[in-house]
Amino acid sequence: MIKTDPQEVEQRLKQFELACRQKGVKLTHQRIEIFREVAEATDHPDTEQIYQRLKNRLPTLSLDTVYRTLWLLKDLDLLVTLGTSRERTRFDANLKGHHHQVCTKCGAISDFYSDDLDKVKLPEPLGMLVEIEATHVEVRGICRNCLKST
Amino acid sequence: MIKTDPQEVEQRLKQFELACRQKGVKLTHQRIEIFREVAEATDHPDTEQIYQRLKNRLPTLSLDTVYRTLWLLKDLDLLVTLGTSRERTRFDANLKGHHHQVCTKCGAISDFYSDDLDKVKLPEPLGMLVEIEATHVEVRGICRNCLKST
DNA sequence: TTTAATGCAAAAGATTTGCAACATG
DNA sequence: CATGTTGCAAATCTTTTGCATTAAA
Repeated sequence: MIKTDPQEVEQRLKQFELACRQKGVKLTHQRIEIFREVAEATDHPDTEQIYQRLKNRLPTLSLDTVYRTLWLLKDLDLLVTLGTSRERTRFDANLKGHHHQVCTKCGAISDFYSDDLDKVKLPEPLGMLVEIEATHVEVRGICRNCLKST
Repeated sequence: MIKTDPQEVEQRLKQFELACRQKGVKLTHQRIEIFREVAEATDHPDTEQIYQRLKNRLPTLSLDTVYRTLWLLKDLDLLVTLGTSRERTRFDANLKGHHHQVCTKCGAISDFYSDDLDKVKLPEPLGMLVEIEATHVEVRGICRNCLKST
């Protein structure tokens, strides 16, 4: 399992602690560990997976705390969610503008960056939207592993 | 509620009936009505909404048939799903390559098209993916209605 | 010490399944 | 007619909630 670069994780944790203090949200042991787990992950885990990965370290942790914490962190803009249709919601602590590549076979999701994409102008009369917050591209396809195993 | 252009709906229905016959899937009254409902909708409804909209026309319809049918149609590539994180899965019968604009306040989703976007080259070493199937852009922002009501 | 957060267990919600009755090809 | 599909009810799975206990500021 590939993990986020440790320096990057530390940075994210710093930002997280700062944000919590600023907003008067208590820095509990559980919150720190849950955030760290998401920050270290590169595979965009869902609630259950995060819970499973933490159980060794925090044996008394309960699943509902993981749920509550993840959505709290999302509300604080410290995490981003990916809706993946039939699957459960998945979480990402990467706050730099980025895009996703998704394997339609195995469901793996990985981040990527593209200056070219970021530079594209949207058609002016977009329609419904007035204030644009973010543009996110999802590229779907088959990943190396899944192609091999067919 | 804005509906899909009737001609377009008819086209989609034709294609749907053809596909069902080709794949040996029976064309039941329920399946036709469920597909029509999605084909007419422009708001990307979820299972429950589709069920509610059909109840008048089909009083004995059951929710589980709607579930079963929608996922069947998706497996037959006659519908596309949108995963929208905390919400339920939503369905779209628009099979032309298109993109989505999402209001982060009210959750409204509407289709849009962009030649410019479709022309952008992805960075060559995308990473994980080998065979690319589709590229989909999601633009998030605030819609006209929600901006007014703040 | 005050207030918010956790863990537990129970509740609520959403989705799926087994099976007899029914409709389609 | 044979087979696949539906509706119902029950089962399952996921997520949320109430509340007493515990921990953070």
